[in-house]
Amino acid sequence: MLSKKTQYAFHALTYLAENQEKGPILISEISEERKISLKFLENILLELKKSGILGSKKGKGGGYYLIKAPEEIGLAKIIRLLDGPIALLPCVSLNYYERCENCQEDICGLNVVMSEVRDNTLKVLEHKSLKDVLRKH
Amino acid sequence: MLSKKTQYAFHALTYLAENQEKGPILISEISEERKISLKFLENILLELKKSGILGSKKGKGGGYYLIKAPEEIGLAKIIRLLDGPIALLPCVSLNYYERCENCQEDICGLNVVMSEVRDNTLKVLEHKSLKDVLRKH
DNA sequence: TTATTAGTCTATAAAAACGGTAGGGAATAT
DNA sequence: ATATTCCCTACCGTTTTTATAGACTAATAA
Repeated sequence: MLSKKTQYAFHALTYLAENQEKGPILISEISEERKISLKFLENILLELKKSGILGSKKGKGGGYYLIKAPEEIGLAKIIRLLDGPIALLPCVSLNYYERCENCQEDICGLNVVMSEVRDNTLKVLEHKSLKDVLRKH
Repeated sequence: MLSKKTQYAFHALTYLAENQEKGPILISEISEERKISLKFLENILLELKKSGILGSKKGKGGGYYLIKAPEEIGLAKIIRLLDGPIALLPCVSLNYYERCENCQEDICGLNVVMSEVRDNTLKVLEHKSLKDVLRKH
C-alpha cells in the first residue's frame, strides 16, 4: 500500500494542478483544503521541490507551484520518490535493485512472476500522469 | 514490497512442493535449506497451516506438507494472508476495502488509476500458482 | 510406559518505519 | 524594517516488522 506521505503528495499535487492559474499556493491553503497536517505537508512539499517537481517562492505572495505541466508528471516518479520501490521484491526492482540473499535469481521462479507483476504495474503508472488523476468535474 | 514473512513463506512453500514425495518435512530442514531463522519460520508455517494451506504431523516422522497440489495454490492468496492488501490504496482493495477519509471516491481520479493497477497486478497473481514459481531445473 | 521427536502456543524484545511535531533560520515583498 | 512564507534540522511517540525464548502438547517407537 502507498504510505500516507505519498497519498498526501497526490492530494497536494492535484490541488496545485487544479489551481495552477492562481500562481503560487500557500502550504496552509493546501493543508486546509485537503485536510493534511500542516507541518507534515511542509516536509512533503519540500521533498517534491528538491526533486524538481515543484517550484517555490518565499515571502508575501509566495507558495508552491508546479514546474511542469500536469501531463508531464508521471505517477511512477512520484511514488518512487516518496515510497521507494514499486516492485514487490528487491531483486526485480528497476530503480532500487538489490540481490536477494539465499536465492539464485537464475533458477528462482518467483523472480520471473514478480517481474511480470512489475511490468504490468508500470504499464499503468508510467503512462499515466498527474493529469489523469485530477478530480472529475 | 513484500515483507520478509511473505518471502520466507514462498521459500518454504516451494521447498515443500519440490520435496512433496518425501512426505512430511521438518521445519528445521526447511530452515537450514532455505536459510530462514527456525523460530520465525515456525510462526509462518503455523499461520499457513491455520489458513488451510498446509497440514502437519507431530512426533517422529512428522513435519509439514502441502494439502493441495501446487497448481491449486494461488499466489494472491498467500500474499493476502501474510501481507494483507495487494491494492495500493485502501479504497480500491477488494479484500481489505476501507473508505478514504477526505476524498470522495466518485470524483477521485486516483481511485480509477489505482483500480487499473490493481487489476493488472491481480491478472498475474490470481492466475499464477505455486507451481509457476518452483525452481527451474 | 517412557523417552524422544516435533509441532503449538504465548510472551517478549530489538529495530525500523511511519506519521507527525517543534522551532528557529533564510529569503522576499512592501 | 517588518511581516510573510518557505527552509531546515532535529526530535518524538506509536505501530509494524523481524525476530527470539521457553514452556507445553501430541504422536510415535521401543
